[in-house]
Amino acid sequence: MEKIESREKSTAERRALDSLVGYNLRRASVVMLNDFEVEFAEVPLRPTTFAMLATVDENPGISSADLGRLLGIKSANMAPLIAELANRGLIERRGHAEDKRVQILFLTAEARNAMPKWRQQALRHEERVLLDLTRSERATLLRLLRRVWIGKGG
Amino acid sequence: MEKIESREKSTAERRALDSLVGYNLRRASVVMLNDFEVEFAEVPLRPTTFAMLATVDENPGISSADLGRLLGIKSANMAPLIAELANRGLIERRGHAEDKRVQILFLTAEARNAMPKWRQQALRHEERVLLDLTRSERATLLRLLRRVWIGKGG
DNA sequence: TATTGTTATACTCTATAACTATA
DNA sequence: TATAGTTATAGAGTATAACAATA
Repeated sequence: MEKIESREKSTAERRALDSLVGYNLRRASVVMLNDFEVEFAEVPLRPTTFAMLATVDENPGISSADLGRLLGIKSANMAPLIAELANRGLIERRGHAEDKRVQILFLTAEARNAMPKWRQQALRHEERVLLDLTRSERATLLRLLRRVWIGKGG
Repeated sequence: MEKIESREKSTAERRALDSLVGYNLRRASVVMLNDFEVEFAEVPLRPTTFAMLATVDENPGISSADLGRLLGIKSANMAPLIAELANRGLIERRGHAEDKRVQILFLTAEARNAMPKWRQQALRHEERVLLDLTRSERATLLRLLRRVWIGKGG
């Protein structure tokens, strides 16, 4: 079937949404999420669980609460995520020596060994999506994005 | 209680995630979504429904299928959204003159009258979140974001 | 055969509320 | 009183599968 009329006018008539940062952020975010899934198709890691593992890897012994604060995840939502990664043998929970409320987190040997490969996959995924942007443009984009969210308790 | 050790090292040790565009996109997007909710607290519009109304306003007579394609929403997900806006008296569905499968969309008088105010609210919301960015920086951010998602079928 | 629009369904992310154990 | 962690629950966005009507 032929395109109907409204389709042809789209470019000229979408100005309002096009100039909204929030709308374009969401669209760009969806593209990144979709490609992340492609890259990690055989590895059962989502962006959130990858971010958790990477952060625990870089902060061994971090508490669940601090991990949640760093990543902007509420503690009620952290619990099942932590449990999932623990059940899958990727992170280990231990009690804090001084504060009995706190559980501190470590990667298992298996996860620690796999992290370099997973990090490379994440970089390959970013490289693929951002192919059209120069290094300088990517740095600019990163800097501006960080200024949007940093310090706003996302 | 005192901060535990891991918290203090965060700035130095979060390099990997900090340099991932996808992660920062998601964090920035969450900040925008949260502030959108604040701005539209008394108006029952979410980013998605606002985008739909704005697009129908600018493309009166657009079909559901084309609206979904423009906004990156699958037709299975469009159906309940369209139904919600129609039930609330904000959009009107009519049959297409030549193609009986197609339903074309229009804003009701009520929605058309309210759109200028809602658009202003959206701009006020963006202004508030992006206060720290200059006009030039906002334009750069918009341009780079569009280059991330345009043409990638988000 | 392909497209439009719909229903049903499932998963992820996010949110609030209520609870316990501890500080 | 406040914090850490958990459980239960709900809302929103996105996904696939299957379907009827039409092209």
